[in-house]
Amino acid sequence: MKSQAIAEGRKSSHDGISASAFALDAFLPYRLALLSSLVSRSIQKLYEAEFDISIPEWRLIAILGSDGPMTANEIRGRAAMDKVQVSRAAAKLSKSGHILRRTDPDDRRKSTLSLSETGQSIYNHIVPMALDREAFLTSALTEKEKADLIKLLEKLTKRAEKMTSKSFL
Amino acid sequence: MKSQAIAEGRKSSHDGISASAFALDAFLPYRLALLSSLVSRSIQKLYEAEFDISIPEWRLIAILGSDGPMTANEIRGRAAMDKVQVSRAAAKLSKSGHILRRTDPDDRRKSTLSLSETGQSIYNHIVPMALDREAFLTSALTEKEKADLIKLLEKLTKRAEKMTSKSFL
DNA sequence: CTTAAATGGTTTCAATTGAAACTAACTATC
DNA sequence: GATAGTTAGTTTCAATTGAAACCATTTAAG
Repeated sequence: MKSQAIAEGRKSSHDGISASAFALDAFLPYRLALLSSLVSRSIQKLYEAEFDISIPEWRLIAILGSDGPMTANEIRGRAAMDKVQVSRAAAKLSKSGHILRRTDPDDRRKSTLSLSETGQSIYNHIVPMALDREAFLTSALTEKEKADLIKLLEKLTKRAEKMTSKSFL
Repeated sequence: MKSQAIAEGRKSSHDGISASAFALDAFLPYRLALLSSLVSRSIQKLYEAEFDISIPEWRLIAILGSDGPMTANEIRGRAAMDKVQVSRAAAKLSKSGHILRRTDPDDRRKSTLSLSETGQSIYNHIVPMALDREAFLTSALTEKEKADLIKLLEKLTKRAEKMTSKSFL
């Protein structure tokens, strides 16, 4: 069956690769997904157990805590979340009293979100924990490796953004 | 408010860090989640458009195609999926006719899954596409950087596994 | 044998997510 | 100042996911 590739009508630049040689566990998207899901799950459980908040809620708290009050739309840009995610996270945080909304009198569609007392307290406690987790995660890396990692992730993210936008089919 | 840290009763090894200096977009778990979600979304849309399969289904096809027929439980180990995910993906692929199930006569709880004709055809077509995407993603990296990346991901994944298992709270 | 425990896999239920539709408020144009 | 088009944010609906309970079968223990 030496002409299976022809019979199957391939047209990729990887036509020549024997499909049987493919290894899922060496496939970068799979590795990234696996690593990311392990990390996220661990962090998510921590936040949930300690503060009863989800990851999207954590992102809002992190942004509002470090950059100060801003609107949902501004958060959307900074946290790479879509407006639905932001809206839902804000609704929960508002209900649980961790953020406050102040409608902008100049444009009543907008409202400025800010941390409440309890929100600020969560921020103060959660940031050191988050940093501890990150430190644990990277504790097997040298300083140079950490620097390399940041650079690599930056490059990959740029490519990934290109891949996502504009039909790439 | 110079003793806020004391007032807030911190106890982490990152106590000294000013919480306001925290930057979400420099936080590794966030970066990983962002990159992974961009990559996954892009690939997911490709698979969906071309073959009408989801990412979990793709994983089964990839494993069965490269490693040959095996049971759900064996797939679970190789693809880092839990048994529910495998069961659901197998159910869909079975319904769409891309895999076949053969109950093990020696242990009727198990069944061996294998690619059908159409499943094999999808495998043959999808692997080159997947590799193309991966190549695009890493095309901004030198060979050395690619090698570094693999090594880094491996180290991080090992740490992440430790972080997930065994209460780390 | 008979019961208890373990294993392979499926189902169920609630919570989360994604995409599209929607509402309200504002801006620009005529 | 009416109308059309934008923008900010919310809601809705279906699909996906996670966790626990469940079923069927096999293995182990008495």
